[in-house]
Parts: sequence; structure tokens; C-alpha cells
Amino acid sequence: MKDEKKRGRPRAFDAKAALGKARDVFWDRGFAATSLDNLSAATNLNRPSLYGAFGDKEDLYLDTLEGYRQDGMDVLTEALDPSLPLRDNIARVYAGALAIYLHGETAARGCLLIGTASVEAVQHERVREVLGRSLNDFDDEIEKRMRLGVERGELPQSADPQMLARLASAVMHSLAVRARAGDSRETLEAIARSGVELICGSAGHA
Amino acid sequence: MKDEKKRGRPRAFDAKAALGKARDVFWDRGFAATSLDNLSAATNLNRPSLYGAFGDKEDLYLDTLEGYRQDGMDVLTEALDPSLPLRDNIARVYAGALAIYLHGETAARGCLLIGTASVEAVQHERVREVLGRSLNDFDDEIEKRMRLGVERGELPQSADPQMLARLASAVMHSLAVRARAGDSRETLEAIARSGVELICGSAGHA
DNA sequence: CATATTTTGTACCGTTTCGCATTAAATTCT
DNA sequence: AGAATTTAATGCGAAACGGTACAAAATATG
Repeated sequence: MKDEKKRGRPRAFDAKAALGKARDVFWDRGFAATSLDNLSAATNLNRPSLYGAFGDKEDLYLDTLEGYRQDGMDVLTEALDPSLPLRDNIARVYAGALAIYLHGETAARGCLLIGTASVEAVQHERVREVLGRSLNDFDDEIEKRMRLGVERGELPQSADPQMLARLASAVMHSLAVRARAGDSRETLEAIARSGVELICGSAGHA
Repeated sequence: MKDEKKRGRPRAFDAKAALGKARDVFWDRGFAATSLDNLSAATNLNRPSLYGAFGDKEDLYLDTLEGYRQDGMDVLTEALDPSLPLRDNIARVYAGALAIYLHGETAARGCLLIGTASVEAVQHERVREVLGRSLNDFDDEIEKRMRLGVERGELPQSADPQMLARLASAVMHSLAVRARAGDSRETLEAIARSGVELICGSAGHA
């Protein structure tokens, strides 16, 4: 299903790469402040090509969000490798997040979803849907690990896996916001460490 | 310094009220997606009047952010009334935040700063400055209460007030994001309760 | 009452915006 | 080779954008 030769003129660009370039622009400027000219310049595609390949600006934006969400889930599940101790898992989740959040040029970009989709979420229902679903998927993935932690005795039997997961996510949400607000890497790493400590608690010593 | 009769034609509007209306528009749409026409319609002021009273769009936006920050600090200090137990303080902080965050019409608006200033923070240095300063002020105010909590024995001597404060803030940041993402009031209140539990910990029983 | 000063309202300017119409180019199918 | 089909590139066009010039209105001062 990959080389089914299509009929007309073949594309002269890699749609995946173009989507990545578009993502960077949205990441820096947000959806509303990004113009098609910005996207056109960054992708080296004319507006009609952009339009033909991805639809209008909102379609393209939603595509980048979905891709980001998918990539994020991949990083997350890798960080949550169940052969490692829970404490290491959560630390790796935060480290992975910070590696992404602190990648800015002028200023750190934080999280694409939290940093740029949140604004549009109120007015654009589709954006709100993607954002909500992404946050939930993250919570759910962490919750699975927490549940395992209870079974294994890494967490006390009384622990509430769902709530612990949501609070673990909360620390990450805060890292995303603070990164975009200009906090230093040192500060963010300190918060991440304290977060691990608080979430995994003294129970982690076992 | 209030009734110094100014020379020319007097203003036919209340600048404070207009600023409040403008804030609502920015809150729903964000800075970039808000047009001067939107602001003009909401405030019942013509664009020249807006410009004359508040400067350009960015100036006006920064004004609304500063006002919001100030109001938020007032709510915060009131919630942190030191005559109450620490646990109640933090619960009140979250309750106060949720009362603000869930006030939307179509969808919940979350926090003006986290929800709309975060996007602009990367490109607009002045916005990033206000956002960063606001988050820090919040952290500092909570930290003072945490420090008092250690002195009083509400928290263990080993507790790190600064980090506890930052994590308490983190839960609030998450509430802000999740509100805008469409989470239900019940979910948010559950997260707030769990947050109080985790932050104030078993130490709160004392 | 005349003058100075500030606000108000209309109208406008130049730019930028998104999206598309149209034509040229590249490839497959017959 | 020629028809059909898809993409590429130029450029257009109507609307919205932020901001302001300008004249009328409203007040204080002399």
C-alpha cells in the first residue's frame, strides 16, 4: 500500500517533513498568529500546495497536533518501561518532557498542546477535543503504570492510581507552562525531582 | 488626586469597566485572535477611544494581564489566611481558582495567564515577563505559608517550603489547563482534593 | 464669549490575511 | 503519441486587520 503509483504528477516534497516544519512554526507562534505565508516559507511550499495536501490552516494545525500527540505517547510509553522502578519511570517521563520543552531558539517552547492548543480550545471545538483526549491518554498511560506499582508493592495498597497519575501529569503540565514562561532549566529540573519525590513518596524506598 | 478637573472633554466611559470587558474578550479568544473590532464591540468604544485610553492592542492586553494578576494575588492571599490550617488554605486556593476557571460561557476559560499569555510568551518578551513574574509571585506567596507551616509543625522539619509551594502551584496550573481542555467540574474538584492530600500529606493530621 | 484642550465618531489608508482561479509542468493510462 | 490526471507556480481578489487623520462635540480657562 505504499508504492501504488498514483496517476498524475508526483509530489516534489515530503509531506511528513513539511508537517514537521509547520509544527515548528505553530509551536513558536501559536495557531492564530501563524499565517499561511509563515507556513509557506517554512515548508518551501506555495499556499496552494499546502492547501491541496493538508486542507485549510485549521486542518493543518490539527494534523500537527495529532502527530505531536502520537510522538508524545511514544516517548511516554518508552519512559514507562515496566522493567524499571516506578521512581525511575516518572523521572524519565519528566526528563523526556523537558528535553522537548526546552528546545526553543529565542525562548523555550514548552508543550505544543498545552502552550498553543489551550488558547484555541475555547473557541475551536475540534482543538479542545484533541487537547482533552491527549491529556486523558497521557493520564491513562501513567495510570496503568501506577496500577502496576500498587500490585508490585512499589506503592501502598491504599494508593489511588488514577489520582496519582493525574498528579504526576500535573507536574508535567506545570513544567510545560513554566518552560514557556522562561524558567531556567535548573529550576525546572529541580521541580521535576521534587515531583518524583512527592509522587513516588517515601513508598519508593521499598 | 482623583478629582483634578481635566481640561478638555470628559470621558463618557468607565475605563475600569472597559478593561474588564476587554479582559473577557482576550480570555475567550486569546491575544492574537482578538481584533480591535471585537474589543470595540465588547467595550462600546470606538477604536480611537480604545487607542487613546490604553495604547495599542498589546498595551491593552498587558494591562488586562496585570489587572488579572493583581486580582489573583488578592484571592490567593485571602485563601491563605494563616489563622486557618494549612490543609484548608490549599483547598481554598484551589476552590478559588476553580471558581474563576470554570466561569466560561461556551467552554470553561481556565486561567487568563496560563491559557492565553503562554502562547504569546515565546514571541512577545513583555508577555513572557508578566507571565513569569506572575507565576513566581504566586509561588512565593504560597511558599511563605509553607514556611509558616514548618515553623508551626503542620509540616515536617524536613519539608522544603519552596518546592512544596511550587508543587502546590503545579496542581493549580494543571487545573487551569484541564479546565480549558473541557474537563468536568467533578474531575477538577477530585484532582484538587487529591492535590491537597498529596501536598499537605499525612503530616496534615497532626 | 472666545480660546485652548481633550474626547468622540466617521472615515479612511496601507498592509496582511486566507483561499482560490488559472495556467504550466510532470506523470500514468490507453 | 495522445488523453487523462495530478501537482506546481503565479497571481488575484475580497475581506479583515491595526492604526490614524480629521472634524465635530464637550468641557475648562481667560
